[in-house]
Amino acid sequence: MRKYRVVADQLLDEIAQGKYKDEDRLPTEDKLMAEHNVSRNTLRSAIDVLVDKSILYRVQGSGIYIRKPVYPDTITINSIRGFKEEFKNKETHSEVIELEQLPADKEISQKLQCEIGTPVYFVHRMRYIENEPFSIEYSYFNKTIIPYLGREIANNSIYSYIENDLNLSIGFADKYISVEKLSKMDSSHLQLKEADPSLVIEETVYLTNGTLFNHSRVIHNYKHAKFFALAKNW
Amino acid sequence: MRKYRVVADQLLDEIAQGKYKDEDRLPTEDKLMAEHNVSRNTLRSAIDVLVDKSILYRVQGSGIYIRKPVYPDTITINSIRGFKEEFKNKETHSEVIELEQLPADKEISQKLQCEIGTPVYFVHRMRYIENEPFSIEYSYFNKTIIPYLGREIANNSIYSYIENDLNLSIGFADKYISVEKLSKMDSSHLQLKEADPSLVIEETVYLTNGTLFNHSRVIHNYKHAKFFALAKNW
DNA sequence: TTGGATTTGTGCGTATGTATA
DNA sequence: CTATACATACGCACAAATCCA
Repeated sequence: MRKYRVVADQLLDEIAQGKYKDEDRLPTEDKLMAEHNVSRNTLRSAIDVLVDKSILYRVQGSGIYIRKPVYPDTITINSIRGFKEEFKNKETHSEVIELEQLPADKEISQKLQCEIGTPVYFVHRMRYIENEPFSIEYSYFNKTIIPYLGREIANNSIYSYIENDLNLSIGFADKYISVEKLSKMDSSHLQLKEADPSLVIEETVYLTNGTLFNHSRVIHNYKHAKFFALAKNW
Repeated sequence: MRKYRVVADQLLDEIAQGKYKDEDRLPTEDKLMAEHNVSRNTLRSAIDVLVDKSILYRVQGSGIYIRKPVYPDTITINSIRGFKEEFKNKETHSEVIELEQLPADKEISQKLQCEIGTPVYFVHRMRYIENEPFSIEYSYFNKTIIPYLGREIANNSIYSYIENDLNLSIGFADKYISVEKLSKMDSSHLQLKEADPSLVIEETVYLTNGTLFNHSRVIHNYKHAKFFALAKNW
C-alpha cells in the first residue's frame, strides 16, 4: 500500500485508541516525520486524508488537532459506501424485490449517459437495520461495464462485488438530496403512511477512470435517516 | 493571493468560458505548468482545489477531465455559504423575526461548547427566494467571539460581516441532515401545512483556528430544498 | 507590546511508480 | 511493448500565522 495511506491508517488507529486524547492534538509535523520515517510531503498527504474525513483540522502556526467525533448512527454523505460501512456494528440486511435485465429507455439512457437500448440491470431493493425498514433503492447498472449481476450478489453488497470480484475501482459520486412525500407503494414498504416525509438521494456513481456505471434513487425512512457532511469555506 | 489559487481561478474562468469544451479535458500537467509558469506541486494544488469543488476529476495515466455541471438551483452542502452564493442570480432576502442577546442555558452551552451563562446572540430569520419562503433559521453566536450583532447585519449577510468587518476567518462546519414533520409555527412561516415534510440541517461552524462560534438549525421548505454533495471512495 | 521561536502553508526541483493509451 | 500522463515520494527554502517569553 502507498506509504501515505499506511501513515494515515496508523494515525487513525492511534487516535481511535485515544493516544492523543489528553491534548486533542497531534505531535508536530517534524516529530511525526521522524516517527514514521517519511518526508514532509508524504506526512502531509497522510494528514490530508484525515482532514478530508473530518478527523483532524490544521491551524497554521499552531498545530494539528483532533475533531470531535461525528454523531454515531449517521451516514457520511461524502463517502460512497454508506449503508453497511456506517452501520457495521448493527445487524443490516437487504431484500431484493426485483432484479431484471432490460434495454435502457430514454430516461434511463440519460441517467446512465448511454445509448437507448443499451442493456442495463435494474435492481429494486429494501434495506433493513435491526429488521427495521431503512431505505428503498431503485438502481440501474450499465451492463456494458457490469457484465453480470444476480440476486445472490444483490442480497449481499453489490459494491464489494464490483470492487473485489470484477476488480473495478469505484471513484466518485454525485448525490442530490431532497425531500418528498411518500407514494403509497413506498410508504407500505417502509411501514409508514402515505404522504409521510422521506429523504431522497439520487446518485450517479463513476469508476476512478470517470466511467458512469450506476444511477440510483434511494428513498429513506425519515425516522432513521441522519446524514453528516463536512463543509469547507473555499 | 497564493499562486495556486490564482491558477485555480484562471482555470475556472477558462472552463466557464468553454475553452476546453470540445475535449472536456485539460492540457497535460506539463503544458499547464509551462503555461502558468508554476512548478508541478503548485499546479497540482490548483487542480486539487477544482477537484474538491467537483469541477474536475483526474485519471492516472490518462488526463484531467471536466465534470458535468451540477444541476442549477441546488445548494452545495460541502460549502459553507449556501444561500446568497448559490442563488446569486435570483432575488433573495432575509427577514429577522427575532434577534436578542441572552446568557447560554445548558442546551445552548453544549451546542456552542461554552460555559453556561456565556453571552450569546440568538437570531431567528426567514430566508426568501423570489419572495417564496425558502427556510427558517434558528442561530446562536458566541458573543465572546462575535462581539456585536444587530438587525441591520442580520438583514444582510452575517457571514460577510464576520469575514469582512470583524476580519475573522471562517474555516469549516459540521452539518447534520435529517427530515422532520413541520411544527405548526414553522409551517405557517413557510406557508405550508402542519406535518408537511421539511429538510433540517443542524450545523456547527468553526473559524480556521478551530474556534466554535456558531450553531444553527435551518428548516427548509421541502418544495425548494435541493442539495448537492460530492462523494469520494476513500 | 514586541520580537523571536515554533509550526503549518506555499513553492521549487527531481526521481521513480503506476495506470492508461 | 512503449510512450504518455498522473501519483507518490524525497529534499529544501521561505512565507505566514501563532505562541510565548
